[in-house]
Amino acid sequence: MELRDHQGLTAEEFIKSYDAGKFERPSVTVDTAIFTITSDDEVNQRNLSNRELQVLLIKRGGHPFLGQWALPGGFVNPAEDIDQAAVRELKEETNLDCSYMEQLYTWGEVNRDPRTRVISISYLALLDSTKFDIQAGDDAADAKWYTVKDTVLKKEKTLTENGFIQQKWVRLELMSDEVTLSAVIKIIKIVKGTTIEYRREVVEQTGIAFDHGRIIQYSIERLRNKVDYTDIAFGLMPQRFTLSELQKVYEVILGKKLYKAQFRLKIEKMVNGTGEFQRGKAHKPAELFRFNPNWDEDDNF
Amino acid sequence: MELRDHQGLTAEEFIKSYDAGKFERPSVTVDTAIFTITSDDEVNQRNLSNRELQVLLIKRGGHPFLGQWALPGGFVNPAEDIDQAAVRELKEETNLDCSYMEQLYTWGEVNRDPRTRVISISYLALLDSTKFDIQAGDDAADAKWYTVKDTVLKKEKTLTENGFIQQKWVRLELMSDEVTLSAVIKIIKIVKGTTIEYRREVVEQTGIAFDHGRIIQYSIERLRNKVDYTDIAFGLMPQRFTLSELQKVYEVILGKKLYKAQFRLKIEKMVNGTGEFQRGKAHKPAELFRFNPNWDEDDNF
DNA sequence: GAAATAGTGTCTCTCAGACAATATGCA
DNA sequence: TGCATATTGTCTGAGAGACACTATTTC
Repeated sequence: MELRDHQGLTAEEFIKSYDAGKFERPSVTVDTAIFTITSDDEVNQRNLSNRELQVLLIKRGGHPFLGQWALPGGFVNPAEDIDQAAVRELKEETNLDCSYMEQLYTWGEVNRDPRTRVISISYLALLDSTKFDIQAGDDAADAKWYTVKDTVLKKEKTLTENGFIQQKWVRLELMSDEVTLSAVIKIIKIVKGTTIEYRREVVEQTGIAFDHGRIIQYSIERLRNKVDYTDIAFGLMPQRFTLSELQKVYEVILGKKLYKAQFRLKIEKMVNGTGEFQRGKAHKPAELFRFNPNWDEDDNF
Repeated sequence: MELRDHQGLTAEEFIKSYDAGKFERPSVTVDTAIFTITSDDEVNQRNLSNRELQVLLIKRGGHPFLGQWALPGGFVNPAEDIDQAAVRELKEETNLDCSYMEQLYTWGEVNRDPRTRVISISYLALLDSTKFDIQAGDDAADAKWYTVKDTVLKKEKTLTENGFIQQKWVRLELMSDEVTLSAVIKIIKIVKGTTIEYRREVVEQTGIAFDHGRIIQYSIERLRNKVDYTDIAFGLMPQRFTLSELQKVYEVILGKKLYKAQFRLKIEKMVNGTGEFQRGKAHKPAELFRFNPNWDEDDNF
């Protein structure tokens, strides 16, 4: 271990003399799109409760984007891992402990933040739908759940010399009891020879801060992709639930109706019956299930 | 647009007075795992050529990890997007233009770099197997292709109160004509209630710098996952190729044999025949195909 | 003709899509 | 009794897994 570099320094000497300030460094934030599903139970005795996918936003109390709505998040501290930073910011701003969290994507265009160069590491988080009480913290003037709706506005495919360009415009609508925020995101896929490239741009945005519209849109896409072949949806469920409730959650995420028989076969091995039954509803009582902690998505591990 | 914050500043005034230096910031690097597949054609007239998956590494010319091998990469400049930074570093260090590139994951543990706090945004890149001539650049003492082999050493599953912990040890071996580097990566999956968490740790590592062993291992996993349902494999193919060559590439990535008939059905719509045929081989000549640029993986767009 | 790979045919089994039939609690 | 949902059954077709057969080139 006595290797010396071209200046004759050993590794230890080098580290001691290393000046971290010699390069200009970007700021780094973590931003978390945390989702839950509304459960307006006990509202209706007869019908199945309506459910919606919701994302949590924080009203900005300072510049830039003062008064607009942003994902909970903030700057990474020097002494904490980035995953820890995401958990801490969420706790500070909303007092929530999520039931699932994964890193989503890192956004690093030069001008995505008007203050200075900011690279944002985004996270996708889920919350058990029975635990969604929020308390806005110090950093945030206000926190609120927004119902999410996304619609594909237009698709376009242009052939080029040795490939094609596909563009897709998606409208994202975020609705609370007070306001509706919206954004249009353009997703671009460029295929040139064997080179493939994806890009995601905010075309217009009202009421949403920074480039958080595209981060939310990308989160939804990830959620939708993963719900099929992982157990990610259980991050949105309470401890005990009926199969119809579970199916409804899948339907809300995927944005389409599923066939009951087929759905039950598919998730059969992921749940365990409890032997207990739902009561007080004006129809045949459904058995309560819980997540089967022994379920193994073989492929993924 | 005359909103004022609690200090009475407008957005414009705020931006002007913003001091980016008031928070301590981490360094940010981009690191790229670029893969290709060897093509030792014309070596054997009779048999199919042997193919291997290779990753490009750079020998470190300075501390830390002097003399060890690292992924090409470096610090992000203040005036460039992170994607651009990845392309630039690859060009500077190896003079390669890759045929596919996607962001992989961002690694942000506090002590992953002995110099200072460094967050690394990693990329997965692929290179057409006929264009893999490298020229080591200024920043790098040496660049070399390493044949990749990974083996699962052990799997363990421990039940806990309300879930389980799965651990998997993977040995990564990187072989060149001169040396063999190796690493053991521990992949941990923690399921607790509905909370799921993945972690990836370097258990031991010889000849590989930083935590690049786990980055390479994760890249391979991503490549393996995507090869099934995307056109990612074509990033490793030359313009024209036979279906057997393509199948061999799939087999090398997946690490298992595939059935010919079934493989051909699967990729039928992704390729176009050229009408031309391979010549000079001691067997029935194979038609040359090219990637069908109109192929559309419907789901992904 | 032998070696070696190219290219096609077919049988089975599983699983998703689609629809139908029966069961049960409460107003 | 009728509404609304729970739960189970079955038909069909697409596709993956597995194996086998024929074709064509060079040595």
